[in-house]
Amino acid sequence: MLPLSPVAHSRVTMHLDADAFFASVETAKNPMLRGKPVVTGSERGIASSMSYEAKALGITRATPIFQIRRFFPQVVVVSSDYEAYALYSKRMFEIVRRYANVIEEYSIDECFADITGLPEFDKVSHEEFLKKIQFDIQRELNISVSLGSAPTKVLAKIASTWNKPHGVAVITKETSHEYLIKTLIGRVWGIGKSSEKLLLSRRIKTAYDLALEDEKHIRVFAHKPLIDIWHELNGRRIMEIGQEDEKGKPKSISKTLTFSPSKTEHESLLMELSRNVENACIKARRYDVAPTLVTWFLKTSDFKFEVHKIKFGEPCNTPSVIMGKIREQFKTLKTGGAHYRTTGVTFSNLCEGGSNKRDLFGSYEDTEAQDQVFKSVDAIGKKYGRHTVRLASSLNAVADRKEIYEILRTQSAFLDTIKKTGKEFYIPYLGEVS
DNA sequence: TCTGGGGTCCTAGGACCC
DNA sequence: TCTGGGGTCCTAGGACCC
Repeated sequence: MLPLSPVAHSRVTMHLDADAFFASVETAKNPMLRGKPVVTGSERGIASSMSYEAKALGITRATPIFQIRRFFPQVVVVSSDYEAYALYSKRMFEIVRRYANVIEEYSIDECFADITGLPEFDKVSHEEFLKKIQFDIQRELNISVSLGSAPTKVLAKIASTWNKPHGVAVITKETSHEYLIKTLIGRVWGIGKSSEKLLLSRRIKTAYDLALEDEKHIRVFAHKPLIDIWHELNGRRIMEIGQEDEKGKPKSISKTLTFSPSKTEHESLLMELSRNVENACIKARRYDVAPTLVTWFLKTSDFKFEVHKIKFGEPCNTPSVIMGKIREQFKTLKTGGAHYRTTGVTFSNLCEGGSNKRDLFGSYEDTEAQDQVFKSVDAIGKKYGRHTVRLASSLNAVADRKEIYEILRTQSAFLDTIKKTGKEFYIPYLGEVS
């Protein structure tokens, strides 16, 4: 006799999306802002996030801050506070984890979770289950979120957007067509400009039109990502919930910065690059990874890229070593006085923990001492704020130089180690340490 | 739209090998 | 020297996302 299987639940995916997240956190931090139009991003000069009150005024992402100030003096404009956003994000996901154990933190304000069987376990409907999570987050964090559940990720995305803000929607295989008919093809997660154009040219205007396509036909014109979406719209799960398997280690790390006015002098461009390299290294050390491939680029004021690559035989996340190579390559650059607006650097082929391994001939001689120095730099950064100590080569690219003499006076061991590595750091009041 | 910053995944095509 | 066929690996670049 065949064993009776327990009730086979078809799997259910939940998607949570915070409403106007950055602006919401600002309001949660400062309840005086409740009910007021709030915009974040003043430090960038364009709006990053707007409260719903601000959206109602017609303010959209990337609206210049000076315009907002001029036309809407009642709007509260604040600068971004990423540390607070990260903290609220963490707490928000902790609340979700009370209800689900398989969760993917998709971005700072969004997550997916597998909630198969969970609502029944709690003896509530899916909708009530989502509302409970929403309620907890609202009560404990004063943050409004929208949630949706569905058989697949793509459908769950549609569900969470459905009644935004503070919405809840449950899509099942039986009801999905009602949602798909009303979803324009360009609004589907994963369909960008170019796929939208392709689909519209074939008279596929809604998610429903796409879902109805015949498999043989779709394979004629669609690439894999689009075919995956087609399956998901039909309730067939293709995209798994990412299980934070690698402990969230990044696959690449990049740091870029645009400045105005544009620059022509090599030294000052090198300082910008040095700053990028240094910041990328800080991040690499935080995740305990190191790249074997470093790509750096300059972007001219007419948006032309000049891209260069450096390959390391051994993973390397020592800023001075990387900058040394960049300087070498920089010399061969024929820039002819071009104006540059952006520099950037990307670390890729990241290796686990593999920083500063000596190669066979010990070519990174001072790695032992360097390791020590960076450990101290990170420790000081943790205690007194990032970027308290900088590479001397990034000096002029640093806007605010903190006065840390007092701090360092007590860190004489740190200074001793720095001395072993040569002229690498700039410390206010002491000047370059060599 | 005169264009910020940080990521991931997929594909085509070249290099190289048998 | 030209020919055939097949496989793997790497790279550049596109597309998309928040």
